[in-house]
Amino acid sequence: MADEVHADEVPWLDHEELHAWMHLVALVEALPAALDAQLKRDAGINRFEYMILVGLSESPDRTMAMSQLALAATGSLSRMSHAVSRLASKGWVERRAAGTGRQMDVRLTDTGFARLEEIAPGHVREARRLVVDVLGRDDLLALGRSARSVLQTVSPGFAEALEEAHQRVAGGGHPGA
Amino acid sequence: MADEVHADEVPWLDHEELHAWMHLVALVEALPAALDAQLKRDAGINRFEYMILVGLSESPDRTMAMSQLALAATGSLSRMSHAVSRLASKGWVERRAAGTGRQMDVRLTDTGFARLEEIAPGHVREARRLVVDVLGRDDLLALGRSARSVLQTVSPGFAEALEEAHQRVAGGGHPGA
DNA sequence: CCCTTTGAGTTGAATGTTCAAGTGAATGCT
DNA sequence: AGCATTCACTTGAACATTCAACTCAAAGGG
Repeated sequence: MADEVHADEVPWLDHEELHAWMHLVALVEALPAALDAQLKRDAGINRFEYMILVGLSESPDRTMAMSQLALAATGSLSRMSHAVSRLASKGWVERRAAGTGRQMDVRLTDTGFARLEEIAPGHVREARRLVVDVLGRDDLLALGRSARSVLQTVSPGFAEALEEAHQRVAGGGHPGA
Repeated sequence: MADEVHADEVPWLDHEELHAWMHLVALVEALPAALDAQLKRDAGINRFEYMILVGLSESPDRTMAMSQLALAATGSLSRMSHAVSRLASKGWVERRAAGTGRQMDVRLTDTGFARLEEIAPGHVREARRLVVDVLGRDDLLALGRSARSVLQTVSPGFAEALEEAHQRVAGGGHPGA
């Protein structure tokens, strides 16, 4: 007992660390909001729906099973189901029963593909305007490395999925998110 | 016309930039979710409500006007109003009509203050576990600087509010996050 | 065979956020 | 004094996300 570590004593952050932390927290709050706002404004969708479209567009046949897609866009099946319903009601994707069991394939329609091609440049431009061009290449890559480290702790599954996707493409393709 | 810049041609990101970007996007998606999850689980509140409590606790008299608080926690007045209603129904804060006009003061109750003191260490611990201890001091500060740059473009008002808060405290205090 | 389990999705209610509209006090104009 | 505006906030509906419950098909076990 006596030499047990006081696990509930948490060392506070010093002044500079706190300052950095607050900026980070502000960023993770504001950046997604800004990206969502651009997509909403210009395309009427949110980031999650955009990632669904991108995921499908990169996939052979522009088709993926719900569960694969949920993995790729890292959302729950439920969230995916709701989102696909929204996109389907716009005619951008369609559901089709697939081979076995209860499995469903989602396919990006021609309309959906055409819309994505219109949408993507604006989103990349926004990514450049808000982040890439502000930081410059070196700082961006450094930021990426830090993000990767943190992500491995925060959400190992997410991090792994990202590495895999990275291995798979290696070449060009669509703007991954 | 002939020498007009093609404003709609967007240079794509190269392979490494894209990789960094995807990690950043993943981070800004996953980190807020993780912080929210910890607060929800251990305290039944979200980050925004936590920031309200922290803001009030740092303020003289543990009291702030709605609009000041909205500025400090960077949310809309509407969001603030809803959130304060939730916190008030738990008895953690109370509304009181203030001097002029329609202005309302929000005060952190003793119960609320006591709860915050219970909650804060766990949240700081989580911040350390997920970010601070993972990166180490140097990388954290670098990340903070990058976050600051980006934030200035993404949300100048937010960035400014943060600098001001930073000037004001200079000393110790509660975990501003 | 029947029964249980697992896998893959869907559905609906609860929660939080936003957006548009409303409320009421103070202030400015004339 | 009378009226319009602005400020500071509240309210309620719409929307997205989560969570728990449900559906249905296929496998496995005995």
